Amino acid sequence: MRTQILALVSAGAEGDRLPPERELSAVCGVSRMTLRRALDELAAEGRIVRRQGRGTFVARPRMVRQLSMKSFTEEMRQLGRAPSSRVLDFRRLRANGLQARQLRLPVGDPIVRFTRLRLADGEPIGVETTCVAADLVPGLKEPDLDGSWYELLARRYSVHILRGQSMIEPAVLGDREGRTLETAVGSPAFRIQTSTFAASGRVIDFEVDIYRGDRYSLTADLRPEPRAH
Amino acid sequence: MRTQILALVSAGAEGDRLPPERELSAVCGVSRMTLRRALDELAAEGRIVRRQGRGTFVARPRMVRQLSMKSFTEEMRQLGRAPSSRVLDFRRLRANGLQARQLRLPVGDPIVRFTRLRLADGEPIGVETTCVAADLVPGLKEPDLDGSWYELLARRYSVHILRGQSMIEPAVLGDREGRTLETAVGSPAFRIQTSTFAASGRVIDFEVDIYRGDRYSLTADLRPEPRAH
DNA sequence: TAGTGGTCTAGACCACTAC
DNA sequence: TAGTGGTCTAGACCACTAC
Repeated sequence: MRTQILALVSAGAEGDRLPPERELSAVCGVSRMTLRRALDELAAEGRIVRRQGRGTFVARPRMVRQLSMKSFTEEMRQLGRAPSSRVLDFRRLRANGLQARQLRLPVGDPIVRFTRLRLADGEPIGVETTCVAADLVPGLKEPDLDGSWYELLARRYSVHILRGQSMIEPAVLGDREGRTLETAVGSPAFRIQTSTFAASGRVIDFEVDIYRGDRYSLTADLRPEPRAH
Repeated sequence: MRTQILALVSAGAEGDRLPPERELSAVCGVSRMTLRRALDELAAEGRIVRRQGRGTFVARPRMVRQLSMKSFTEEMRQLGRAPSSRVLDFRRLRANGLQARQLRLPVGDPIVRFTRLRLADGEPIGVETTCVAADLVPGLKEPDLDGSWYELLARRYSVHILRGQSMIEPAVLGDREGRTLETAVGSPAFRIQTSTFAASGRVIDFEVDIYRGDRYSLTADLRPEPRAH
């Protein structure tokens, strides 16, 4: 069945519509539920895109992103895509236990937390949630966040990030995330948690990012660790 | 429903068995298919493990692996786990178009390709497939491959890897991979393609690795790119 | 209103495990 | 043989789209 569907996908051009599920299941001789599991897999691989009420379409090929300190804004520009943001949430809070540990602050210290939807050419690519100590960014307001966060830190606050440490997990998109990213629930995704540091060693911010895996790859350059023996 | 099940998972210790699906679905007041989707999600997150014919169990917490040139063998030792391998496939081939491009060889040149299941404390963690030019590894035989591949290259063949480049994709485990890794189909996974290079710039090998994402995280240290302006 | 994908049900049967 | 998870079916109904 997968082979039959893949033939249709390969034959079609980007954006072409596949036959409706009820028709495909009849053609393949399986129930619709079973057919849908095969389509789930293809959607997870980024080969097809499903739009409720409209149909199932041949997908665009995926992007490749370098695993580096480059900002989303900068990276998308280099890929020739127009980056944009939509702030989904912006609030001033007092650090709870987890946030305090990550930012190396006492519990209860004021922090700013914001969540942004990141888009490339208007297509939702990821959701980034950032926590930062409030005293690092006095006067920060929601409208300031439509561009590069790292550039804003450098230009307005003279805060320069030297390095970061990331933890990367593969994830499967849940309900809410799937809706926000306009992607099928169950699609593969990256979950990247990053801490950034100034030259002084001070923690600057902590981010939790969810990126669509059907549209995205990461690359990394690896060097051997210096050997201790 | 998810909350009810999570309460059971949190209450239980590692290895505890949850109630059978038919019972859980009755308790939650949903059909078994619907309950299974919730369990699929928890399995994908690495919170539970399902064993056909035996039951559903509270899972072990996941490992963290540094994104680096360290070999699987070396890394597992540092994590205090016993690494092992099982060679699933070993053959001498003539490079097809894709392999030739990756290894920068003419099409038809002799290569060696092998696939190994990697285990930590006997638990399947990933499947690694390696391609290498045959003339780099004269006399290589299947039984040579039970330890570190990089160490073998260095010791027996005096081939020293200087750096690597990896492309990382989140994936969802397919049928065959799921069986090999003893994990549910639909679980999150990493798909990592790596090219390695000698100091001379020559390509050494090309690997495609699938790692379980429910047992594994990657970490990376990031430095800003040197700016061109 | 007709057509699409999204979710759910009740039940059947299979594969595997433990006895 | 009884109990477990794994797969599949036929059909219902919902949410959304395009007209």
